[in-house]
Amino acid sequence: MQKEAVLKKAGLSVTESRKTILELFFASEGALAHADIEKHSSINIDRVTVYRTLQTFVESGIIHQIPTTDNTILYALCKDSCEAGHHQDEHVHFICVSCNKTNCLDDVMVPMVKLPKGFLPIQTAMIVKGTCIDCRN
Amino acid sequence: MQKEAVLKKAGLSVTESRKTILELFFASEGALAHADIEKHSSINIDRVTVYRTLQTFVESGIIHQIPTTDNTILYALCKDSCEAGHHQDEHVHFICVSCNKTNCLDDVMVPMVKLPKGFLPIQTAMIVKGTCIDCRN
DNA sequence: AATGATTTGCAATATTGTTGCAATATTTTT
DNA sequence: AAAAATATTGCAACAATATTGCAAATCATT
Repeated sequence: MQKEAVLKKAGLSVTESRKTILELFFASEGALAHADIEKHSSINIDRVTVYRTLQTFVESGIIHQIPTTDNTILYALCKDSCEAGHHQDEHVHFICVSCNKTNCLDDVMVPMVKLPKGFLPIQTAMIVKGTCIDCRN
Repeated sequence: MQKEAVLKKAGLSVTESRKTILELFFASEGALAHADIEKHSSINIDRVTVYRTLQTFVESGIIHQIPTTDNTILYALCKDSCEAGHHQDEHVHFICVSCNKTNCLDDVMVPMVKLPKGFLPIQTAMIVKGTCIDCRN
């Protein structure tokens, strides 16, 4: 089973909660917020477990975080190529202002920028807001 | 007085709270979080007022928001060229992992990226984490 | 100075995030 | 396959953060 393989590969115990949450990510088109998961009708997992599962998944490189300006963090599945721990979000994230879904544009890499003297970059994030392909009428 | 001019230009009433908070932004090197303002020893403004002031400032184009992955939003002064409302963050933000200050790199523009067919960009944000010039060596 | 409009602070409430710990489930060892 | 060791879960309590209504205070306009 796909989910179990992902968990095992990450060195995590295979539990019901983790399989359920991972399933949600597989089934979801865009990124998910903590609230999306917690409020999802089909699951009945304690809030605390959701917090801890998301944190574990981030640390294991299964999902990554996407910063937003509305006091929530979004989470999305990582590509296989992602390495746990020292993870770099090198692809662009697109948030649709119409349907509100967040897409990982896996094929669009974050471009390098030339920083002023003395600034050393470690990680770069790029978030584009606009209208996604499904919402262009 | 500088502060009053900014407020008047934005069409806002000139109040003590607003002047104080604006002063903090002028005095601060980096961006500020709500908590930074609320906990600042020298001010004594109700939490609710801080929330409402920040929101008002964002809507008036006096400050802009910077998304982060730690469940806080940072706020920083806008350049004069910023227009209220339909505001575009077109400069890069730099968050130092050492001193934790956030700098607006006003001279570093967010580069254009080529999006997949059907995706229409409206606004783009770019956040670089790394070591700032004050924290090198 | 008086009026009207806006802003502030308080109180109450809602939402979101964290911690310790006992019970449960999973993995490993025998 | 059962026992021991390890890891995860859920509850409860708590802490921190955010929102709303409303009366009092402040600000802008006359």
